[in-house]
Amino acid sequence: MNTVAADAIPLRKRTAARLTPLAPFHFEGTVYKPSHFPAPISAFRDGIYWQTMRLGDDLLGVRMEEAGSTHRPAIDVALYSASPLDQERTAAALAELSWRFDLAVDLSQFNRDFESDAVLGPVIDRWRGMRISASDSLYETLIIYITLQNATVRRTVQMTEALLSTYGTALEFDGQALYAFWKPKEMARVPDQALRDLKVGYRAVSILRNSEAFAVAPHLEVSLRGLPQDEARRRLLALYGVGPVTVDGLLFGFLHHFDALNYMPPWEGKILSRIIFGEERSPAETLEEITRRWEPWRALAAHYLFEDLFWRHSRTPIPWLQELIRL
DNA sequence: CATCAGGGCCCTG
DNA sequence: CAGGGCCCTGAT
Repeated sequence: MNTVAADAIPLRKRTAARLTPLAPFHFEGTVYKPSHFPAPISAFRDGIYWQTMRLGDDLLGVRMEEAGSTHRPAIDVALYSASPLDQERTAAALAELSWRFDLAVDLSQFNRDFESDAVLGPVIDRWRGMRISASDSLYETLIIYITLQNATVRRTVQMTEALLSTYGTALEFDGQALYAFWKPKEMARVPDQALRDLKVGYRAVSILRNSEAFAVAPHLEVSLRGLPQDEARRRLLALYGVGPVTVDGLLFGFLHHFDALNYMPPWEGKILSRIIFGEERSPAETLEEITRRWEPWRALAAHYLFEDLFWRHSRTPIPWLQELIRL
């Protein structure tokens, strides 16, 4: 993105590696989510995906490209860094990517159960092997969710760019200029008013309190990965500013709990009800129908429908969706 | 120009 | 557990 500062840190060292996802695997569907709002932390173009990544004290650039097929999947990975990566850090980065993009998950049950489903079947045909990806850390994902709360797309984009350009670190690698997030500890020291000046409003409190929480509990993220869903839900809800909508998003989007859809937000509800009923229905009714059809894969099913719709919209504009995105 | 509802959540009564 | 308040912005 050209909004990234010109004084970006160059990452000149390159380490090549290969990841082999469990088949079937859909590369583009996994790394590129057309429904996501644009943010200068990742990019996808001509089959190549780039993103930044914090790994301990290291700032990395990641480049991924498909090197296999749906049934014999492989990803060529290049890691960019300022100083050479040793074997240990390379392995840690690859393991982290494997987790975030859920490369080892077995979705065969989901595929089998619903490939003949009237609504979901054709979508699975198009996206077989697509993962729900979490390109960012839990802390970073939470920051994004906070900027989504009670805000329209335009405002979320504005808040994210303001935060990244002020507190992020611009990195330059493989011809890309992208921001890496700040560390929780750094953000925890920022005065409340400085954040409010970026027009994040009352979200400043959530950002600061969670930055503190993650600064003092660096292993929170990893510990949550191993917990049963209800336990992880309790721990996440204990974070300030995490309510029913955000917790669903984190449980599904970050921790890969495929049934974590217990509350239907208004905007998603409008879109999913148009897909499922062909008309707008109430969020409660829409969630009830999704539960009836696709439990215990509710969140994953909704994600497949959502991304498929936005992908089709990007090729042939869908007027009612265009109207909802503009909101 | 004023008012209002958003891609929620917290706090109070 | 219902309802008010919170930041900002574009729509009316």
